[in-house]
Amino acid sequence: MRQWGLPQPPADSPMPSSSDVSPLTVNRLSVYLRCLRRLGEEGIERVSSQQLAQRFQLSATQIRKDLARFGEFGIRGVGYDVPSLRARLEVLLGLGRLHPTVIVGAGNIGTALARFLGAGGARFAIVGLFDKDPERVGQEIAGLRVRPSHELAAVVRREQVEIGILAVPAAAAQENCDALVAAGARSILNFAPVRLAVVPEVRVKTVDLLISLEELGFFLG
Amino acid sequence: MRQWGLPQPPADSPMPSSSDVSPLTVNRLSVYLRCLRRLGEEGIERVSSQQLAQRFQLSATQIRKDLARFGEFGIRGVGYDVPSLRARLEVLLGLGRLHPTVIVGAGNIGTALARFLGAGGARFAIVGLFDKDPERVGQEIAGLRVRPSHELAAVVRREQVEIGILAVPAAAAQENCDALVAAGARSILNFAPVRLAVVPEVRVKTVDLLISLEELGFFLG
DNA sequence: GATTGTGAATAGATTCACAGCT
DNA sequence: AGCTGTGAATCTATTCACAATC
Repeated sequence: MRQWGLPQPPADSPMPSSSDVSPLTVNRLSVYLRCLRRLGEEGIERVSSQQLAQRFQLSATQIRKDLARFGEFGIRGVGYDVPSLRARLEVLLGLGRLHPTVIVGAGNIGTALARFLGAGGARFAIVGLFDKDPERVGQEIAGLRVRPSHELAAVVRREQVEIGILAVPAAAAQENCDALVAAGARSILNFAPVRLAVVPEVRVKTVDLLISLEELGFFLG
Repeated sequence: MRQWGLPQPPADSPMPSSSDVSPLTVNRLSVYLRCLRRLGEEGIERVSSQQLAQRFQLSATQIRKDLARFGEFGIRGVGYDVPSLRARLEVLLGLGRLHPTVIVGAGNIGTALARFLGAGGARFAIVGLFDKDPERVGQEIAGLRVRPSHELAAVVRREQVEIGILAVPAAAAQENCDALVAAGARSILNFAPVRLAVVPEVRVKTVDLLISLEELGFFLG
């Protein structure tokens, strides 16, 4: 009988390098991880793609395809082991280690994020919270002292920051993005309503609230 | 010479009903609108798909395809008229009229949204901000008095609310979603990290910060 | 008997290449 | 000459259907 937990690469095809996996797939992996955590909390140890799909409104085939892309995670005729699959997804998603992260902009959104990420068991370590406004500098938010923006580059370099979260007004987004990238950040999570220009090695993910609302607006007619 | 601004349906194909347009396309329309507003502010009156694409890192062909889906918006050999195209996109995206909207949850994210939407020229009228916590009820945020959650259904019904924004903890999301839908909301913008179950007529858009971060984490390896 | 993993089939989205206006 | 609008071609993603496995 085969054991759980031993990474088992797929028969012949090579492990896909992260750059040839689509963001759509990655998002789904993230969703699956959520679902597995939930099942884990409920003490459920085994689950089939069918059950996962029904419970969380997903597609069973797609779950299997997505997972099979990265190895043989399940056992035929049986299903998936919840704890071990969860652990493997966490590693896959880079959650095995802490990612040093900074938040630029201590306004409403920046504050919300600092509290949200500071609290939970998130694997993203906030090592700096910055703002340009002297009023805000020095304030304490979620256990972090707000630092002046001119210290940004130094902190990013010193702490080997990987992810920069931009929660600044649209007009300031590109310049702060440039500063982050110049100092070594490799990923940007952008809440400003602008399309950022970056070199191709840097990955940008923009979360635009107005665009989300406008999408809903369209379908309301 | 043809005039700008007169809606001109495509030659033979019928105007697509909103339900057979993909959310991907709608998001891009929203992006185009952003870009046009920006150009408008700069006093630019005419633009070609090529120019738009270069300036905002989009695909010229895709811009044309997307726009052509809804009518003949440009003039061959010339390009697009910025103000009129902007106006037409606004109508298309349902921004011609105000959408009554409520925010459920007056924590960090709810507050950030209330301020953000209360301020700008957004076409989404926040007609209510709700929270369960008696501490928060009665507080004033962005000119709105926080109301107790038990008033939610009545307000949604009375104000004909179309969009409900869920900024509550994961555990409370589904029940509040159900309340919104039962009272008549047709679209939900969900910030809670759960997959909501709804009847098919209701459109849900989930914005999940952790999933966005995990996507970046994956590509960091 | 049940369920995974996967090649083949389908559906969907993007890009190409050019006809058709201005 | 320049640019839009669009059918055809390509690329990508999802679903089907079933062989392999437990």
